[in-house]
Amino acid sequence: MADRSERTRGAPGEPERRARAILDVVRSIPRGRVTTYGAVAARAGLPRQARLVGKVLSGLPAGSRVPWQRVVAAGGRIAFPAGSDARARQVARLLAEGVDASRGRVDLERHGWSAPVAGDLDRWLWARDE
DNA sequence: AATATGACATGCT
DNA sequence: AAGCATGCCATAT
Repeated sequence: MADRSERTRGAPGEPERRARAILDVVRSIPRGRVTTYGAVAARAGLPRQARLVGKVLSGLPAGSRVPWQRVVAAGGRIAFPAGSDARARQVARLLAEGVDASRGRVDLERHGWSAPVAGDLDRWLWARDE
């Protein structure tokens, strides 16, 4: 059967449910760590919907407590265009929690979440949320 | 219903 | 390393 048609779409309240699932995941990213749009989507039970993650985050009200800065594009790349205000904000917020994104990308080997690398396991286990 | 648009991902040049 | 092309998928027009 078409796994595509199996997706619950059009159901009343679905968009919101998805947004909530996505935000839940983002909120669960520990301080000082980052993950990718695709990974957030997958973890929210919405594989291949990386773009939706961006959409949802773009709708966050200013001053939201959701740690959107911890979500980056594939490879640790900062999704915002170089020189943009949004980019500067994200970099600053990441720096504030000890993540260097000054070169436009974050080292996922070092700060990646949900991808504990051998050797970094200690740091992974000791990571504190908030 | 068809087309355009994204805070994306991947592969190839 | 840097672009460009193509795939993906929900939303907005």
